[in-house]
Amino acid sequence: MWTVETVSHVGLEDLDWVSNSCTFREDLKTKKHKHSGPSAMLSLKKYLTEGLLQFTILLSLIGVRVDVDTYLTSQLPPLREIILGPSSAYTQTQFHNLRNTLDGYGIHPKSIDLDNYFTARRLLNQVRALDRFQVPTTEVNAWLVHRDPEGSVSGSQPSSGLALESSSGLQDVTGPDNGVRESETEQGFSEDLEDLGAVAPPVSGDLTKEDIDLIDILWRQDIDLGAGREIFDYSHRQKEQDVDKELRDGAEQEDTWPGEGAEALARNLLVDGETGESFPAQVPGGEDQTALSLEECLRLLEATCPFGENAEFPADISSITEAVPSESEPPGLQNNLLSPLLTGTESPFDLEQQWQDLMSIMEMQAMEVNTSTSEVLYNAPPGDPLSTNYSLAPNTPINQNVSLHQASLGGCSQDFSLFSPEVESLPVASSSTLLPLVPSNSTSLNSTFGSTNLAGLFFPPQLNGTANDTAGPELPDPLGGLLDEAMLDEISLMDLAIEEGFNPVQASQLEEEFDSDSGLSLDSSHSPSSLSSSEGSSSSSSSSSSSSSSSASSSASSSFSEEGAVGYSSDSETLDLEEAEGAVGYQPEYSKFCRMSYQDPSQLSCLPYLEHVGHNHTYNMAPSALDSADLPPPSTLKKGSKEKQADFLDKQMSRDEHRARAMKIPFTNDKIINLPVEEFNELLSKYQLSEAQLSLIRDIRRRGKNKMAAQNCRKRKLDTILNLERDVEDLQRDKARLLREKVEFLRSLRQMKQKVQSLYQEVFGRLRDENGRPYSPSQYALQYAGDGSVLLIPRTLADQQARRQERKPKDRRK
DNA sequence: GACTCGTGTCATACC
DNA sequence: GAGGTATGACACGAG
Repeated sequence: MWTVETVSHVGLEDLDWVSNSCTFREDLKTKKHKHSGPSAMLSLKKYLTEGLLQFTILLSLIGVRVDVDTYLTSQLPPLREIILGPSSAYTQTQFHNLRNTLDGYGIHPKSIDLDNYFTARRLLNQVRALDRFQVPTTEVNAWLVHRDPEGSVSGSQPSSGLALESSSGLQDVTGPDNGVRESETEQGFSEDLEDLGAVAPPVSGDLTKEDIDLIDILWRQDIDLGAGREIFDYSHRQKEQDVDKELRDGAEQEDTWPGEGAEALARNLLVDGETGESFPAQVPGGEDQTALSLEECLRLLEATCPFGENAEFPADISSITEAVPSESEPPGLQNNLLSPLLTGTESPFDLEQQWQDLMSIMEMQAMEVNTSTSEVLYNAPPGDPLSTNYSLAPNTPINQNVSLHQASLGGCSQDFSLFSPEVESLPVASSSTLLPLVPSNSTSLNSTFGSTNLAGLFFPPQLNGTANDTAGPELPDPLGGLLDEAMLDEISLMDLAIEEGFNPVQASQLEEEFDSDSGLSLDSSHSPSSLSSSEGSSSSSSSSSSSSSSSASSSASSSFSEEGAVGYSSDSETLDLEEAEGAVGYQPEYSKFCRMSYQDPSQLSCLPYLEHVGHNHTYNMAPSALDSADLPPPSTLKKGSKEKQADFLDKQMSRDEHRARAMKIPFTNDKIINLPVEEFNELLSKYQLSEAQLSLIRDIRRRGKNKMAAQNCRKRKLDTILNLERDVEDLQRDKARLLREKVEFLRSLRQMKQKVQSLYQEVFGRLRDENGRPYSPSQYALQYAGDGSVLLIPRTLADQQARRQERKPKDRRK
């Protein structure tokens, strides 16, 4: 249902097209009656153009919704089909949709408030875009401007109706972009509005004479911009395409936008050879390159729209990739074709960037990484010095020769952020352009940016050729070598943890946990074997019997190196007990705990980690002795506590103690073991000992010392393991930190390359030869000289130099 | 009953 | 060479 509301969407210019197209279609239908009844047809046209349509225009201007089809379907095909052909995908115009929104309605495109309005809209879009990945919407802008060679303006004046009827003199001149105009940024759009003199209907209901006059004047401005009749000729257009291919890059950057716009429109229009009137090309026809490309755009729209609307990835990515126009198409045309796919600030290059962003995100998702990770990864952080250092002063002069189309070039959308006062107004979405610079699909960027030595900074040489197409093999990312999958995994995980999955508190906790010496050692500290160092130290000060078990229990602690070696030490309590008991030799290592447990089992129960410490290494004792070593019943303890206790202690002695007792060694095993050699020798000299006694004493001393040594050895071994674990954790921490730093560096490097790329494109785009024509990126390239100057050299030379530079590192590696 | 762990002991190497 | 230390290997008990 084609309604006036829809008409109002496409604006007053579109209404011109409506009227013209309608006239043309009517001509087609009434052509057979043309000769028989020209007057009748003329009256019908006049009725349509001057009567109904203009009345509809007026109604639309005042916001009245009128269904035009209801007036026309009886005699004419639907206006939608008349205007747009079978494909009606190009009906909506974002700009006008915006104007029809609540906050956008009522703003005249010539109004000063329009900038504010678009600024507000842009900022709002930025805010809304913060939490999602932006994908171009499917809205298509159609800008059509009627132009009359005689200077008469159609629409509001009766003469326009006559002009419409004049088949020879009538020329339909659209806006700059062949009727399917890209959805530009609101900012750029407002500028374009002013530049193009495009007029949108004043929406206020009071359409005064002054308003109509203003419209008239503005249309005259459009007409004054003038376009030749020949540009609408299809054959002429075909001839031009060849020449265009060579001159496009330069011609588009020249200040010849009116011709360009008309030419662009001409590509989208077919000319009736008989009447000379132009009409929109039938998209499904496929004979027109533009129509084909538009179909591709449609496919691309269909492919990208679901993702943008429902956050779903296209089912077949390759289809989208194929849908992206290849470089084989004329860059200008390509831009024109790409542009409808873009919303907001997206230029063709932005689309490519977004596409790469999409691909990278998918890759990151494949690595279980959130998509926003890549956004964070590639988006310049606020206040990033890199993004600010490269910004030029707001008053940086802009070459007026830079054509409007250049502004629609991929890289130029970023250039605006660098060379225009719109730096601060660059939408956040454009930050997505800080994506991998290696384009999987060649776009106008390559055709204009081309292969240069400087370009080689950003693109592999294979891509720099202008003849490259999208079907080329995937080119290596110059940064790819720096980031292998494993690193990306770790980076991603870290970013995920740091930037995504954890809030600052959690991140700090994670960091603390990561920085702590816990981890595996935490378990050991909780293990019974990891008795506190105090326990170990206390045990070391205890008797030899206790030191064994206690030092063993403290072997897991990391304080070994601080405590030093564990040795036997005299335990006064034990010695006293031994002296009281008249025992000879040193106590078994576990006997102290065993006594403690027997004396007060609750003490041991309070120390569950000591449960398995007190081993009874009495396997050398006779089985009968072992049997008798069982716990005595409490009743027996009551009867003869001292005797029973002595028996119990006797049973708990080690075999060396038993041997010492059996051999009647006159001193304790503790002394035997722990006394220095000199004192030990003195001690031995004091007593008359047999060889068997001396041998036993030496064995006791040897075994005792070896036991301590074994304990220390195990302690050291465990401590070594713990230290190794700690070292591993430290190394992992360092590695993670280095990876984070590497990501930061890569991000900075990418940003710098982006800036250099923009600068390159800007500089190259401004260069003009002696004839004032821009240099072709396919033939020339910029190159940095050693002294810092920039030289314009032939591309072939630049490519050769680039190859040489590539070979040098390889040779060095060899 | 197999297994693990802690411990003591031996043999050996080294200082 | 003796003494001390370190360590691997083994055995044993306990869980």
